[in-house]
Amino acid sequence: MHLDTPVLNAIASPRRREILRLTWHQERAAGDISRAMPDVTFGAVSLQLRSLTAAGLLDARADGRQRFYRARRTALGPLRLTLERMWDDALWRLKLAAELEQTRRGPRPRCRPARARTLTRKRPRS
Amino acid sequence: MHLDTPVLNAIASPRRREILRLTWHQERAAGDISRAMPDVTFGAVSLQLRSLTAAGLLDARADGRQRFYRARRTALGPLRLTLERMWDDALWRLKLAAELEQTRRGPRPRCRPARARTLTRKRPRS
DNA sequence: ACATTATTTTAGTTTTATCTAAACTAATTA
DNA sequence: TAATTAGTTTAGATAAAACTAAAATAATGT
Repeated sequence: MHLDTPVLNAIASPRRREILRLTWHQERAAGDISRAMPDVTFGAVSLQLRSLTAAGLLDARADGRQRFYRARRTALGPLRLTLERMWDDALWRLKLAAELEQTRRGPRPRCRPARARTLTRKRPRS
Repeated sequence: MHLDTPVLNAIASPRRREILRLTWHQERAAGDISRAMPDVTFGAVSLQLRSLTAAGLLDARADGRQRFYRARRTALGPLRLTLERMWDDALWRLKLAAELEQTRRGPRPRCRPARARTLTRKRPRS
């Protein structure tokens, strides 16, 4: 079993663990995952999806304009059961929720996320 | 079994994993550990010893002017066997050595470590 | 008392991670 | 073809981590 530094790093982050939890039993579209984490932007979620995929912990599948992600459960080796047990534990869910708020990095949002901006294209696509 | 974020974070770092390996089967003095990691200063090692102790992954014992550290093997739960297997694997040892050089953070040393400076005390200890 | 040895702590620097905002890409719909 | 929808990517900001150099602490020699 592997468990190299990228994998260990991926699961050390509560944010990425939450994504793994969401995609554990069923695949989910990126937007679906993003909607489940309203405290960060879609862009931030997309980056985490990328790093999890790069670490081999997520499988990605495109369908139309959606991209579906699903946890690669076998890639977690001996941690698989540990994580599953943590997610079944109500106390742990509370702990994770608290961590997700406390361990934020990067700039805090100045205003509301402000999505759904109508955007008239500025430049032609070269 | 616990495996909370501080613990996962601790073992995600190759540097800290190396300290755990060194103190896995026998306790070792801080200086002994530092000498086994010549690419960083004693101060850097001391800080990592502190964070590992804070995460509950090391036990510390003072004897004279030395401080002995020893891995708390049980604190690693299901990762215990995984780490042990990794350390017994010659290929993994090479991989770790490579990572320790590549994944350096912080400022690179400008000159040789320059230890053993004779230092006449500047200020009285108030 | 002073020097030495072992280690920790502090202050400051550099690197990396995580984020936002906005631009971009691509598929779909009107 | 233009607008909408879903998602990624980029540039820039800020926080945290990992380090160094030097000072501080504390036990032990001399």
